[in-house]
Amino acid sequence: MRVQPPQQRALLVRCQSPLINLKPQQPLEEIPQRISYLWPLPTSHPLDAIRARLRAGVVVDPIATTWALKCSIGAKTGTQIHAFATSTGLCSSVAVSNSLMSFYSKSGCFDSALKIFSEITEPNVISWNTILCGFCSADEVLRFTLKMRRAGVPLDPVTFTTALSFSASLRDIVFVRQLHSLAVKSGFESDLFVGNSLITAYSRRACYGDARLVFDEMEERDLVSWNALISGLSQDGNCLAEAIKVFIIMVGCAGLRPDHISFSSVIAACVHDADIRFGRQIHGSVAKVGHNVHVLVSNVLMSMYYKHDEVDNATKIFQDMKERNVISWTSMMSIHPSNAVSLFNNMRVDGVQPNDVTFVALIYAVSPDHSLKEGEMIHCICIKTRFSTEVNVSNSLITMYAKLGTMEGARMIFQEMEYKEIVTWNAMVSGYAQNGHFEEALQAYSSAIQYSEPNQYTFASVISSITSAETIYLTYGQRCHCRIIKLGLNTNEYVAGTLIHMYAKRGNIDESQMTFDEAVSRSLVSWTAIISAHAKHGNFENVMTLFQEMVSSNVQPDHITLLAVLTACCCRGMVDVGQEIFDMMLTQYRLEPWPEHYACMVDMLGKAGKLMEAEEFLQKIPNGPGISALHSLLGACRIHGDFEMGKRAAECLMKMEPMESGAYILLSNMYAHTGDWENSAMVRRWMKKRGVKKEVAFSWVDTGNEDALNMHKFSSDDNTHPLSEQIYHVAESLGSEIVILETEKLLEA
DNA sequence: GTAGGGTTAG
Repeated sequence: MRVQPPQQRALLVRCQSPLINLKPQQPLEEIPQRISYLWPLPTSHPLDAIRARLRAGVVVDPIATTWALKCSIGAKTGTQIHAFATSTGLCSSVAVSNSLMSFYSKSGCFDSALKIFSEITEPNVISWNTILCGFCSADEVLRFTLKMRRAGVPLDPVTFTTALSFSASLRDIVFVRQLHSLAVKSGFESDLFVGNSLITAYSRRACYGDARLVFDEMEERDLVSWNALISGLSQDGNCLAEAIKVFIIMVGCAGLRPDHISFSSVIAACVHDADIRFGRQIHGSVAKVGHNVHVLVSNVLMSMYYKHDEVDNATKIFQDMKERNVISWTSMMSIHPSNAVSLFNNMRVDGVQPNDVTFVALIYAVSPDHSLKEGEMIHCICIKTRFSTEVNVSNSLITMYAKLGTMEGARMIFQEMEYKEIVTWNAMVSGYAQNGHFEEALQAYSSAIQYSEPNQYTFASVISSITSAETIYLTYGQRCHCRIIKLGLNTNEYVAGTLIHMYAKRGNIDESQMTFDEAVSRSLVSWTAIISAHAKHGNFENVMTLFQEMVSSNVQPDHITLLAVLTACCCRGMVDVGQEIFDMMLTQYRLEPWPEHYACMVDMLGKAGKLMEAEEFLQKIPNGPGISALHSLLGACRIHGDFEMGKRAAECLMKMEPMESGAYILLSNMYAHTGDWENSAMVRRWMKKRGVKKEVAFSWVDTGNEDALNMHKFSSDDNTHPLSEQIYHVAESLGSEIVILETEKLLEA
C-alpha cells in the first residue's frame, strides 16, 4: 500500500473535490478478481478449498497445491498455503516450490522466492527460469543466465524467451546481442519462440536491421513472427512504408490470415505515417473481416484518426465500440481534454479501472485556462485513488502546476518524490523556464546532472532558458554544448534547433551554421531553426538558399519556416518574393496562414510604401488585425506620410491597448511631422491623463571572459555608468566613422 | 500442474 506524502495529504484535507464522487471505500488495488473459475469446488478461498478436500478425504497432492497457489490473490492466502505446504511436507515437491516461487515473485516478494530457490535440493530448469523472471535489471538477467550455463543447467528455449522479454531502456542492446549469441551457442538459433523473442527484443531497442536479419534467417515462421516484425517496423518513423509492405507480403505472398494483432500493428504504422490513405483502406478491410469489433483494433484506429486531426472519426469509433477498456477511455480523454473529467466518471460507472496513464491524461487535460483550484482538485483525485505517488503521475503533476504558473505546487510534488527520474528533473527545468525563472532552471539543471543523465528534453529546456535569460550565459551555453556533443545529442533535431537559436540570438551566426552543419539528420525543426537564425540576422540570400535546399531535399516547410522566410523578405523589402511565398502557403503547402503571416505581409507592403495593399491585407486577417500588424501599418504610415490611414491605425491600437505608449508616440510624432504641434501636444496630454508612460528600453553588453561575467546595462540618455563620459566619446567617434564609410561607399557607387 | 514469443492510450 502506497503511503500518502504529508504535504499532499494536507492538500486532500484542504481541498474537498466536488468534481468526482470517488467513494474510496473500495481501494482500487483491493478489488477482488474472479478466482473460483479455476477451481473445481465452488469457493472464494483456495485454502478453504484445500480444507474442504481434506474433509472429504481427498488427498491433497502437489497439483492441487499449485492450483490453489495459482488462484491465490493477496499475499495472505499465498503465505497460508505456503505454511500448509510446509507442514504437510508438500514443499519437497519441486513443482510446489516452483509455484510458490512464481507466486512470491508475482506478488513482489522476490526475496521469499529466492529463499525457496536456495532451499530446493534439486532445482529443475523451470525453477531456474522462474527465478529468472523475477530480476529487474538487464544486467542481473544476463548474469543469472550465465550462472545457469556455468552451473550446467540445460538451458531451454524458455530461458531465452524469458530473458529476452525483459523490456528495458534502449541502451542495453549489448545485453540482447549477448543473449542472442548465447542462444546460438546453445543450439536454439532456429527455435521459433526464441526467434520471435529476438525480433521483439531488437525492435524494442530500435535495432530494426537486426530484427529483420533474425526474421530473414528463420527456418520456420508463424503469425507471431510476422506480427513481431510488422510491429517493430511500425515503431520506427523511417520504416513505416516497410511495415505496410511486410503486411502486404504476409497476406499476399505468404498467404497468412492476419489476426487482430496483425491489423493493430499495421494500423500503428499508419498512425505515424503522413499519409492516412492506406490506414483508411485497412479500416475498410478490418470491417469486412469483422476484426473492427476487437477492442485493440478500435483503439489503434481511434489513435490513427486522432493523430491525423480527424477527431470526429476517432470519436465515432469510440461511440460504436461494444467493449471499451482502460485504453479506449484514456484515449478518449486525450482526444477530448475538455470532457476529461466526465469521461473519467463515465469510465468508472462502466466498471473500468483507471491506471497511471489515465491519470496522466486527466492531469494533462488541465490547461493554463483552468484555475489553481481546479488543478488541485485533479491532484486530490490522484491522492484519493493512491496514484499520486506513481512516477508518471507525479511527473505530470509537476508539469500541471508549472502550467498553472505555481512552481510552489510543482516543488511540493518534487520534494515528496522518492524516486526521481530524468523526466522529473526535466519537468522542473522546463517548468522554471516556462515561468521565466531562468536562474532556477539552470540551478535545477545543475542538480539534475548530478543524479541523472540528461537527455534531449533536458537540453532543449536548459538551452532555451539560457537563450531567454536576460543575462548572457553564453559560456554556460557553450559548456552545455560540449556535454551535448559528448552525449551525442547534437544530432537530435530539437537540441540542434535550440542551440542554433541560442547562438543566433547571441549574435554568433557562424556557430549557428556550424551546429546545423553538424546535425546529422536535417529535419523540419533544424531547417526551420537555421532559416530563422539567418532571417533574424537579415541574411536574405542565405535564407533563400537554405529554403531552396530544404524544399529540394523533400522537407515540407511549416508555418514557422514560412514565417521566417517572409520575415527575411520583409527586412530586405523583397515584396514580390514575399508575395509569392505567401501565395505558395495555400496553393502548394496547403497551410492556412496565421495572423502572424498576415502581419508580416502588412509590414512588408507598408515598408515598401504599398499602403493600400497593406491595409487590404490587414482587413483579411482572421479574427481581426492584431496589435503587431497595426503597429506595422502605423509605422509604415509614418514613414510614407499617410496621415489619415495612420490615424485610423493609431485609434484602433489605442482602443486595444490604452496603456501602451507606442501608438501615442507614433501618432504624436506624425502630427509633429506635419507641423500640427497642437494635436501633437494633445496626444501627449492624453497620455499624461491616462497615465501612459513610455517604457525605457535597455541594452546590455558582457565584457567578461570565460570565467566571469561582467555585465553593463544602458538606456537612452543614461549617464549613470562610471565610465559614461568615455563611452559617449567612443560612441560618437564610431558614429562619425560610420558616416565616413557610408559616404565612401556612395562615392564608389 | 510450475517458467516463455506478437497487442493499442501519455
